[in-house]
Amino acid sequence: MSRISTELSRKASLVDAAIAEIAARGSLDVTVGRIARRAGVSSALAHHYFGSKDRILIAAMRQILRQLAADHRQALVAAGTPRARLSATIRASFGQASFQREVIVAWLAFYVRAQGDPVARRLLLLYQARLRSNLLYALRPLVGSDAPNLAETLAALIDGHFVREAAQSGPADGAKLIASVEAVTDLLLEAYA
Amino acid sequence: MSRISTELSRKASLVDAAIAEIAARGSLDVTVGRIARRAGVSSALAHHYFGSKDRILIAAMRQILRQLAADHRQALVAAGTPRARLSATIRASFGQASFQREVIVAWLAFYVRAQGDPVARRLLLLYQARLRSNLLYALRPLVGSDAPNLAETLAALIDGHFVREAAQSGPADGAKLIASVEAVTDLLLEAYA
DNA sequence: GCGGGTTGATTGACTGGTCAATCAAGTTCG
DNA sequence: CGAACTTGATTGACCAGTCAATCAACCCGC
Repeated sequence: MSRISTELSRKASLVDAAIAEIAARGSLDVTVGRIARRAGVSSALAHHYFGSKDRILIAAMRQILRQLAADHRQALVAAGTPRARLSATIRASFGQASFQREVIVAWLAFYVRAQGDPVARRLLLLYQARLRSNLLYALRPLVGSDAPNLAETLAALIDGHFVREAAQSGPADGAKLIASVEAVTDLLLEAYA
Repeated sequence: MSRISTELSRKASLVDAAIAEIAARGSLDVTVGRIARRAGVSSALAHHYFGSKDRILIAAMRQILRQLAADHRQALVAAGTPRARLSATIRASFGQASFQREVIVAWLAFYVRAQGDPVARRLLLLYQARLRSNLLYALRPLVGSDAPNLAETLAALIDGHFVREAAQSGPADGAKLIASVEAVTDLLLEAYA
């Protein structure tokens, strides 16, 4: 194995292990030792690569948000009309890649961490700003000056379904939620158009 | 001071201190020592009364949910019509007593804890069931068989605004959110009636 | 092509600190 | 007095982070 890729692949598997461990434990209360063991390395190596536990956790958060962003981007490329952009954003939020228990639980845990960790807060606000921006861009041509209020409502609806899913026991059923949010969106557009 | 009431008042002030400490720290990662110090007693006393740290935290969660339930009950007594019941539920969710940073942050932290703690999960599901039941009871006369779907949507909207508030920096502005949710409710009712 | 030196990868053992929980002793009040 | 109350001190467990040492791959001058 080439030297250069060693560090990157080790870091990647440690981040994956961190996300898995967070999901398994249901909170950010995980130890470096457990993350490292899950990744098949020693805890010392995790420190060697990341410097501190916090950096591992932040890297995990970045990874999750990057995944969410990629999903959104991919869904948006095929959307021609503003209404289609709305659908794409909704579909991406509850899509298979993002809307799985592992990600939802970790996301929720980071929400709590953002209370006291400036870096986590910044990342979280970035996610919110991106979601809001996507919604606004699609809503503006449809409802004009009502766009900000509608964007706030849709964002809350999406986040609310997300967080409620975290409390359910069964597997996540994104399709049903997509249909529900789409229906509400249609009603809101009809009323504000 | 009477001996009998000593235990109750000590317990109450420890629970209050726990909630305050959770809010100050932004997570459930608090120590018995800090809770006890905030309440003006030794950590040993906290253990004496509650037996374990977990019991203190669960008591704090119960206290918060009890507060939420009391707010809802109080708002509902004056509601004569189904639509008024909906308004009461919305108003109670974002009312001053429930919708303050301290409670929101603690509530979010408990959401995470419910992932791994069966007792916390049970309490959280109780809250969700109560909210859902309130909404259903008010919606059934208004929209009939669409009530479950609408209840799910409104619950997600409420929880979503809650959780998004936790990420904001400024003080919580419940009035604006009440107006927003009320407007959406009117639209949904009009469409499904 | 090869041997010695350099560099990164990896580990086990250790440290310093924190914290929940316990205990035994002291205090207060009926 | 004696029972409930309260505390400081202690214990045992856990964990993040450090360190010295080993190991494997690559480089380079000969």
